Amino acid sequence: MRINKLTDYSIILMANMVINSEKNIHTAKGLSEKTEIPLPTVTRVLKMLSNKKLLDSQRGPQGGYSLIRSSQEISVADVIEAMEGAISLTECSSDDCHCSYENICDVGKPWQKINKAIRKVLGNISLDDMVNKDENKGLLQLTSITEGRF
Amino acid sequence: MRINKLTDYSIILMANMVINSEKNIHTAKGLSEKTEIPLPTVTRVLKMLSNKKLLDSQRGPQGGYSLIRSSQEISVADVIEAMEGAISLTECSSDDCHCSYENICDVGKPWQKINKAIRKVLGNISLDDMVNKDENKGLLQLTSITEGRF
DNA sequence: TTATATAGGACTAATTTGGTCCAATATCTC
DNA sequence: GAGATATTGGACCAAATTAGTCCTATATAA
Repeated sequence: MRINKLTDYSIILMANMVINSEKNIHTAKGLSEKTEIPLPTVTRVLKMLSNKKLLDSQRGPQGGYSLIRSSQEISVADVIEAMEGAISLTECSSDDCHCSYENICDVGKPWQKINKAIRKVLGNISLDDMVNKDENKGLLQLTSITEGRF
Repeated sequence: MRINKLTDYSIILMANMVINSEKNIHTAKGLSEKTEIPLPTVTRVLKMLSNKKLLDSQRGPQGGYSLIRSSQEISVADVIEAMEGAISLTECSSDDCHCSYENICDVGKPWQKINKAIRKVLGNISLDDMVNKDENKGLLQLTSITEGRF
């Protein structure tokens, strides 16, 4: 039950862009040095995020990548979905599941609700939340879940 | 971001034990037939669940497996943890992370909170919730998350 | 024109996972 | 006590996924 390593890198890289937001454009090379993630891997991740429209890209000298929206408006769920597709703990939990077990499967519907809830949790955490040392909006909401008052 | 297939099977198998709770002991062979999961795989999963003390086992004729607690008292989180270890979306989010990126990693603490929240969500869903057609306790709580009133 | 940077895609190595099988042990029943 | 039934433990292989690298092409600023 892990996100892919490349997805993990995505969050780290985008968080790094937020931290160094005095620059508004960031090169793969620069991000690789900051994060110590190997350059070929960084370029691959950034390309994927750019394809999925979470990053803007600019070629040529002075080029690089930048967040397409503000760090408050990009959620962890957005990044996971960009890198891995729909958030779902089981293979068979899209709204219209037609796997071979369908007719004898009793747990499909509950899984759909679980996935929706987890999607919601991750959708409430922004890149900004991942970076700010202070407890802020998104993370405070998590606390209310953790303490069982939901 | 998927649970393992074997974990998926675990839930299906245990849910099946709940559905057929007129029996209080279930053989691997019987469960394999009911669920259409191949017998060698079923035996492997049940062995793991038994080792992790989620199932009781009884050898010999009339033997088989049974839930160690009531279906209301076994959560989806229990099953996932039994099969995969601690629930964590990232490799590096145990309380004391000492990975090589530690000193330059900014997102560790937020991940820990996210994991805790997800653990809580899954801990509130019981095997009983996975089986009952009617909306009941655990799943209703999910709805309150999904609708954003947490 | 040249240097810089992304774009696209192919390729390989490593790891994980799923699935199977076998020999051993326990236990119920006759 | 013999035999059938069922779990136990562990080894093993095949398949799939993932991570990581590399090369060539294209765009663009100076």
